[in-house]
This record gives sequence, C-alpha cells and structure tokens, in this order.
Amino acid sequence: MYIGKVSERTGASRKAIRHYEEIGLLLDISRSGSYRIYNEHHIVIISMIKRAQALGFKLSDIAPLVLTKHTENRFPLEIAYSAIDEKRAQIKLDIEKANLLDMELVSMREELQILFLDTE
Amino acid sequence: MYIGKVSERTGASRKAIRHYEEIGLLLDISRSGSYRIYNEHHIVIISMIKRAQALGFKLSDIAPLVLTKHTENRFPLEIAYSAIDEKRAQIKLDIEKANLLDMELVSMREELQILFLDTE
DNA sequence: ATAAACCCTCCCCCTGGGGGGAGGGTCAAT
DNA sequence: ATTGACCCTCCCCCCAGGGGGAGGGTTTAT
Repeated sequence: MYIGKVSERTGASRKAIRHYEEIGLLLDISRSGSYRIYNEHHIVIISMIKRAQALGFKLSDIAPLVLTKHTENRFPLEIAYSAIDEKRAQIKLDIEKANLLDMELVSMREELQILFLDTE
Repeated sequence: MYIGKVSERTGASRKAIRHYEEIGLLLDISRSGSYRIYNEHHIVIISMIKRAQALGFKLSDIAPLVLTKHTENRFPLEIAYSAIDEKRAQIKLDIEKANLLDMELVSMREELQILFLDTE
C-alpha cells in the first residue's frame, strides 16, 4: 500500500508518516522502486501513535514502546504503565503549579489596584 | 549605562535584552558610537518583563502594555486587568483539560490491563 | 504513448526565547 | 601604545512536529 492510502486510512499526513519513519517509529518499510510500501502492521503503529499523541504523549515517549514491540515482539506493558503513571504525576504537578499561578495572578491584580488607586 | 550593567542589574542576559529591543519591547535606546545606552526607564521595563514572564505571560502578551505606556505615557490598567483575567480563564481551562486527560489515562491503563490480562 | 494521479528528495518556514560562538570594533586606564 | 574589559553584528543551533512548495520521477490505465 502506498503512502497516500496509509494517510487516508490513519488520518496522519504523508509528511507526518515520513517523519515517523525518520525518527525510527516505523521500521521495515519496503520499497517498490522509490515508492514506500506499507503493510497492516504499519497502520496499527500509526494509529497507536495518533492515539498516544491525543493523550499528550510526545513522539519520544512513544519510541520505547515501538522499539520493544519490534525487537521482542511483545507489547511492553510495564513500559506503558510507567509512561502512563509518569504522565499522570506530571499532570498533577501541572495542576498544582497552575493553581499557585492563579493565586499569584489574583495578588497581582490587587497589587495593581492599590498602586493605581489614586492615579487613575 | 551599557548593556552589561543592565544585564547585571536586571538579571536578563545581554542576548535577551537585545532580543526585547528587536521585538519592540524596548524603545528609544540611544547609542554612543555602536554601544547601546540604557536609562532607568529601561531597567523598569525589563524588570516588568521578567516579572510578567515568571507569571506565565509571553513576550507578545506584554507588548501591548509597553506600547501603550510609551505612546500614552500612562500604565494601561484596563489592558493589564484583561490580560490577567484572560490568563486566569486560560489556566482554568488548562486545569479542566488536565483533569479530563488524567481520567482518560486511567481508562487507558485499565483498557491495557484487560487487553493483556491473559496474554502476559 | 500520454495523461492523471501518485510518489520522491530537498530545502526553507513556523512557534518562543533566546544560547553559543566567530570575528572584529571600542573604550578607559595605565 | 597597549591591555583588558566591554561591546557590536551575524549566523547557526535548540525543542516538536511537522507544513509548504519546488522540481522532478513513476505507475497505471486507457
């Protein structure tokens, strides 16, 4: 299957698909002349990538999963778990930071009000 | 005062200070030969920039404040307020999104567990 | 044989905020 | 006059994930 069909089926752009290959997320892509030939396995990987991206994972987070899957031919559940747990921990931190920031913004608003109370 | 002194007093790097000038955050910088000459007003602006950055504002958010201050010679309180309010609204949205994401991550973890329950 | 549809590589561009360094000019004081 | 400290411009680099387009080759069907 050519890249256009893959793009159509997965929703990933042709550019993106070549990019995944370039950074090692897609392996064993054969060629017919200069045209890349993809198989169903590639479709699965690309769909997985898109799903993980939608969940906030970066491509570099996804790489270990794909590589282990490829070299050991099994889905590395423990890696997936720890990636998910790490992500959740990060989200918690982000939320805390956001709350602190919000409080600082409130302070700043009050501070401004006091500063300019009689000048405007 | 030369740029090195400004950098020392404000904590902004020389690179950063020239960058602020380049994008229009610092105006009316005079020259002595090829050397930039700064005054106390510039120190105030740069300190303000650093503070706003620490609160999560982008340089492009800060620009309207600086420009209005320059053209009208008054601090645009209403612009500052709306910037702060916008930022707070954005933070609220971010927090909501983060919570949703967290729930999806939990679902995904469970989904994986079910998928691989008997294969590993 | 030719036209449509498809693909290829290569290069520059974007966001945000500068960092690193080359190569060279200048200022103040001794 | 020279030294050390300072400054200048210019260019490339980073992250992430591609987008846009130039310029050109290939395949497939008719």
